[in-house]
Amino acid sequence: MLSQTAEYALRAVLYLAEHQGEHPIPVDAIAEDLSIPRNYLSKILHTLAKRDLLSSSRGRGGGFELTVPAAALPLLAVVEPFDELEGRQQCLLGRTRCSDSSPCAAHHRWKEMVDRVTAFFRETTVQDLIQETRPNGPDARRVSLAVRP
Amino acid sequence: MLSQTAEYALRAVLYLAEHQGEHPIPVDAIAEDLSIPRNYLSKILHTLAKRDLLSSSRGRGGGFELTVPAAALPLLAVVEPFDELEGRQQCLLGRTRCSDSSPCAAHHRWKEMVDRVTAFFRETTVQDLIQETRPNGPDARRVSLAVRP
DNA sequence: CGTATTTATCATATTCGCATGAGAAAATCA
DNA sequence: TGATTTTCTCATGCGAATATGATAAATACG
Repeated sequence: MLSQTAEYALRAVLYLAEHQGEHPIPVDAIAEDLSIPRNYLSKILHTLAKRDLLSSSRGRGGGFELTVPAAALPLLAVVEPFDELEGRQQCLLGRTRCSDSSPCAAHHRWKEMVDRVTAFFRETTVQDLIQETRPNGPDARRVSLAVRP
Repeated sequence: MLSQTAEYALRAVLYLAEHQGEHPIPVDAIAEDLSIPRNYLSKILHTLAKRDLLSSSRGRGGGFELTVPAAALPLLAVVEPFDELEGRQQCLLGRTRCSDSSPCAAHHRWKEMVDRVTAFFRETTVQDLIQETRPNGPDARRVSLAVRP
């Protein structure tokens, strides 16, 4: 669904959101923790910085930071620089006609789903995702108990 | 959404369905009409023939034919040999956990859409698509009239 | 039989996403 | 200033999807 690149971007942004407030985080740390190729990630984050989603700073104590609260950051903004999601081919068959004037039933059903997917990326925020990611929840202990006979 | 290859396959099968009954159709005709690279398409159709969706015959008067009525041919069957649709990554972030045991809200919403997409391919038939494709509809004339001043 | 038609198959080219490596540029700190 | 840390940038490599070209194998037809 997402390209490798966009997935890296999303995971890295999630990581930044989880560590928000703790001063900038260098690429090395993110790359190591998430097992993403370092230089490749560097370029990805640079791209996001150019879009002003992140701020970057060099030298000691430097790294990347979110410029926006996670709750105000839709997934679409993170993914869009890499995977064109909105302008995507509407027709399954790649034909240009069959879009508006002669819309087939299948086309309608298809378009409905495409719209649904882009709506998901537009309306889900980074915050929505990190809340679930670390639910070190009330049952962390219960699990280990359950495992023992 | 679909790979180029799968899209070619789908368009070619649609073409065959539209011309069903008119004896086998050679690759050349399909390739030319649909602007698909000839030899590439040849391989694609061969793959579909191996799956028994099409029958192929060589020599004069040969070509490819559907072996199944279009109404009994789900899009999934056409697309599956090229794009693995059903076994696809479930989690947006590519992590293996976060799937069943600790399912996040986003994951649920996401999975719902993935399921919807595969259902579309499973339940929509080739027939469903060709009915709309050539609606030489009641307003074919009305258009040309509207154009003139 | 020989020729034309058509699929089947192989070898190779092109393109692009993904990845690596090395160094330049900027910032910090002693 | 010089050393270190970090981003920035360029050059290159690699593999898979996409595409091309040439030839073999099968079939039909005169």
